[in-house]
Amino acid sequence: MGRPPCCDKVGVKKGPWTPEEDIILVSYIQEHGPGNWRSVPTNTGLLRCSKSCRLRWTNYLRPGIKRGNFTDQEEKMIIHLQALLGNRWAAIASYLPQRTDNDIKNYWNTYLKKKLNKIQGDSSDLENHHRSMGSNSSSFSQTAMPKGQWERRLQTDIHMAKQALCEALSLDNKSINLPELSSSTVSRNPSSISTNPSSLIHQQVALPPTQTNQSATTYASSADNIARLLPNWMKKPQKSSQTSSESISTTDQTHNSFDGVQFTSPPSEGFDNSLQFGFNNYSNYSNISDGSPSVSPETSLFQDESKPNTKNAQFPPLTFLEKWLLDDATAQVVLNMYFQLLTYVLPGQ
DNA sequence: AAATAGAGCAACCGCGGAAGA
DNA sequence: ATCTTCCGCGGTTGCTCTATT
Repeated sequence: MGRPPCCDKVGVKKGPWTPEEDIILVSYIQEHGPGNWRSVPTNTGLLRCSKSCRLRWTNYLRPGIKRGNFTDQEEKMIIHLQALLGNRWAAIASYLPQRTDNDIKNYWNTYLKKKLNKIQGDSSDLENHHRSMGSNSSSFSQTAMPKGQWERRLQTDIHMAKQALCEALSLDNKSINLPELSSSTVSRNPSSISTNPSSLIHQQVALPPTQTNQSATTYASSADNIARLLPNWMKKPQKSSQTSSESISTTDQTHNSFDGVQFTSPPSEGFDNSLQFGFNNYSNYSNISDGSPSVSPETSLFQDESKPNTKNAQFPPLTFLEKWLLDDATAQVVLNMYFQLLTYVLPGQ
């Protein structure tokens, strides 16, 4: 009956992770893949709770995490999405594939919330702020607006989103066959969107973060530190793939590999730069490559964990759409609509 | 130079839904 | 059908670093 206990609390270590623990954890996940967290402490000998292992992996050790300052675009998206989704950081993080929910949450709590409160103080109330940002369909308007009016507004938003998207994609409306969208579903349950928008983006593996404002004496985390500590992990550097001037700038560039999983510059194939959603810190991004056309188990492992295969998808010109969507005059709902529509437009999604 | 306050961030805690037995 | 555990999420804490006095 039931499953075995998660982890006995006796002898469970707490507090900051050490580089040695990180190495053990990453090595194990490399071999077995993420998941089945319950077995991780047992199999690795780590004196950590399974939850702690999972948290460590998802927030810091997992490939593809971007660290460092948030860009204006990211900040804008967070503000919009927070207004739309509330404090559902995991959902918000799904729109910012390189950011963890914890990072976004911290950023919001330590910076953005204060910033908005300050703005709010300047104006009479937060609604005025949102109106000043052109967010006519914000949650504030939503609550103030009568239900019928709000839903009609949504219908209009949906229609506008469809039109704009079709124009952007140069597609005929008839060929898209968009299913009817329930405005009530969209407006009241934005998380019901089945397709994670981050899945639209090819798997990117961020370089291990560099210590930004942290003291060098602090072991903040990351594979970067692991890489420094564990030269045995490192295979031959991949230089040939560094074709872009935007190649990795860190001094550890030639050491960015995990036992066959090498961190290189972003691929050009099937990856439109515009898909970065305006993340301009491009040099911090890289892609997993095993140096061969095929996908290594390790590579597929990380890909599978992160995003489904989208190689065959024909991506729309997101730069245009992004600007349109992130325009302050554009309702946040339309942003949501856009991602939802993409799930119908893009093949294989 | 020392003390204090504030900011930033990593990690823990508790809860709820999902799923296995 | 029920119990138990796993997993993921959001809120919160507490440590470290930096800036200010």
